[in-house]
Amino acid sequence: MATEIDGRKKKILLAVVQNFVLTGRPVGSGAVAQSADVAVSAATIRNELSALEEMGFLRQPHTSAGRVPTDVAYRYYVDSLMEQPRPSGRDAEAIERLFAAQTREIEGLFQEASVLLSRLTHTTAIVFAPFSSADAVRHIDLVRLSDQRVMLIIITARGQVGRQLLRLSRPVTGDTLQRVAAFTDRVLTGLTSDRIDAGDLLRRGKFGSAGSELVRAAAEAVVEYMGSIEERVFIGGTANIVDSATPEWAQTLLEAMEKQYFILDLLKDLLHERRLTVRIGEENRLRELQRYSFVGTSYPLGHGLLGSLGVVGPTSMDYARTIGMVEYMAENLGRTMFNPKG
Amino acid sequence: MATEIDGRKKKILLAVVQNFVLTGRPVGSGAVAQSADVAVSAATIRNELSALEEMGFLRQPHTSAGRVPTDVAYRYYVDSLMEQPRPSGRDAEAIERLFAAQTREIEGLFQEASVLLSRLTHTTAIVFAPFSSADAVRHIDLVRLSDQRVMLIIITARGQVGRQLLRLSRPVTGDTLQRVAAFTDRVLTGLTSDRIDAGDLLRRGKFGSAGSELVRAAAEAVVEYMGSIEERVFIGGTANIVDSATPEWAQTLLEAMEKQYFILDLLKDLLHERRLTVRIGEENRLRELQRYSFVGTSYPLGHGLLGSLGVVGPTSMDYARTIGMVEYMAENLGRTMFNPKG
DNA sequence: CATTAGCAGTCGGCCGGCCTGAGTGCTAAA
DNA sequence: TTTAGCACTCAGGCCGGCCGACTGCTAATG
Repeated sequence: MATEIDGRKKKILLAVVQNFVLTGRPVGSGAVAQSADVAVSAATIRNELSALEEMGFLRQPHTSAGRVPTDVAYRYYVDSLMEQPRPSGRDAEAIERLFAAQTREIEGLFQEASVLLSRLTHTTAIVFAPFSSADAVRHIDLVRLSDQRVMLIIITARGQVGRQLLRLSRPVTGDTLQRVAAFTDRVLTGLTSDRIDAGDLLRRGKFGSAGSELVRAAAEAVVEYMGSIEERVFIGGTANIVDSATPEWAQTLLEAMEKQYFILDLLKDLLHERRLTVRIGEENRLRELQRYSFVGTSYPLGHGLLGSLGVVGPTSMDYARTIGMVEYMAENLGRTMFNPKG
Repeated sequence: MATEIDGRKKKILLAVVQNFVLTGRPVGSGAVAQSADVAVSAATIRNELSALEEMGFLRQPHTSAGRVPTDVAYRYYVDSLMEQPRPSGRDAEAIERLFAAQTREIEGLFQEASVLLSRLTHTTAIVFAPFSSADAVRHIDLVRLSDQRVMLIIITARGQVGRQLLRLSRPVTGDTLQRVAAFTDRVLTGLTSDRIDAGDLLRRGKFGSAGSELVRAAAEAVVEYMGSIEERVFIGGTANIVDSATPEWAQTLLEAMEKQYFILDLLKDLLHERRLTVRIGEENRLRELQRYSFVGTSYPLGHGLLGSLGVVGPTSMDYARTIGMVEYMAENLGRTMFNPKG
């Protein structure tokens, strides 16, 4: 029993993986004999397949069926077998076109990036943009919604924007609102959240009882916002989940995708290192993902921050193509949001 | 052949609809005899069922099966048969809890509203918030991303916030950026988009070539943003699509849900009138929706604007419960975003 | 001694027939 | 007009047989 994986086994394994990715059906010795560039008979290939099965690379759905690659085989394929192409001309062009405009609305750009990536790879794409608000206040604004409702708008030094709804226990006049807005903007601008103190603010400005309540509420909302990390997630191509698995798995995954913690757990590892990550089947920590594969990487957002993006698809996806696409998208997105060289 | 729908037929039709909504399987004369409060035998009910079928309210999947309600039956049920309950204690409470907090991040509130609504109704919920930016500028800010990339932040008088990415053909210094930011903020504040003119701006402020380019780009981006309507859509419970239909329909609907125009077409009618709308099966204009039903209404956003929200579910949904839920959610959301009485 | 042809064996998928049970429509009596 | 009774229909589950794809084993081969 061969325990080393020699050249011929490599070729055969490669053929099995490629064939299965293409057709989705178990591949038999005959098919391998045709497609692999090894000049041996089907019988010999059967022996090799049998050996590869014993080594854990292949699996038979049932006795008289062909072979299906295991997670281990995909892992080996990704690490040692595949050649990774740059995205083809059309695909690269589609991505570049997305980033070509001179002026661009930010949310829309991220959303379209996720949709495009999903379409190009026939998977579900996730673009994750964490914006740390732990930063200095740059501008504060208050907008009146009704007598007792006020919207607070915060802009941070790095350009994050937050909107909080404030509810007051008594009505506040437009005049008071304006004075409080001007006051908080003047006093809080330049401060980081640890240096904001509602009590201190109330001592420095004099307002009526309604005004004071507003000052306090505003200060608290600012501190709350600055202490949080705004995490925007853009998901595209959820429909692709449905035909990559049985309805039950699809439903489980769809449900999970709506959960913040799930996306976080999926993408947070990537935020620490700028490196492509492939997690195949059971390599995924998240149970809902263990029937799928994940391909992701990170991209620079500026201010030393990293965002991350990736796709979720069937374990039998075309890894080479998908990886190329994910990397190219990350490159372009990073270059658009942040370009150290200008 | 009876062509009028008399009292007994009403009771029987009601029983069929309720039974089918509950079990999902065709209901036969026996089941109706048990559940409807009519004291007649199954044989009589068979005659009535047959009549109701001829009138277009019922359908037989095959000869020896029970009856299934048609879209017409659901329509009649919604219009004349059902009694609409207020949401039950627990459900009402769950909704109220969502709106209880004194301070609330706005995007998060909408997102959670859609998720909660979908969970309570076992459907897919959509919350649509159109924010018209056709308004006056309240504040302009410029944030430097890199030498040639700048983020423009606009706040409008109504509290809308837009972020646009500007790409410049030559580097701009931090100093110039600050001067341009202060200048545009001062000059543009209070203006509506029709009164903003890049050429005029350039005449009123003197900047180097890079600065001038920035002024022009900023002015154009402001005009562009103010001319657009920012439409935020929050979708919750997409997973519920999967088990309410076959995989193919589910996939089609999921795909459609990601399209902006689809959501728009679905919800824009509601923006003109404050009224509950129910569209059953083929009553829907959108082809992708003709196997589903839609229940939606609008809610006030303040400043005379209306938003809308609704759910998409199987035609055999529990209309009474769903309608109650949608209305209660709209009521609460409207009261939170905008309360004329304070 | 690796390779190969040949062959028997396995097993999923498909087709047709059979049976069951739920539910119908019709008819004749109340 | 209502009802009991009865013959009829048909989807769905079950069984058995056939087909075809593919395997593992064995014996022959260069």
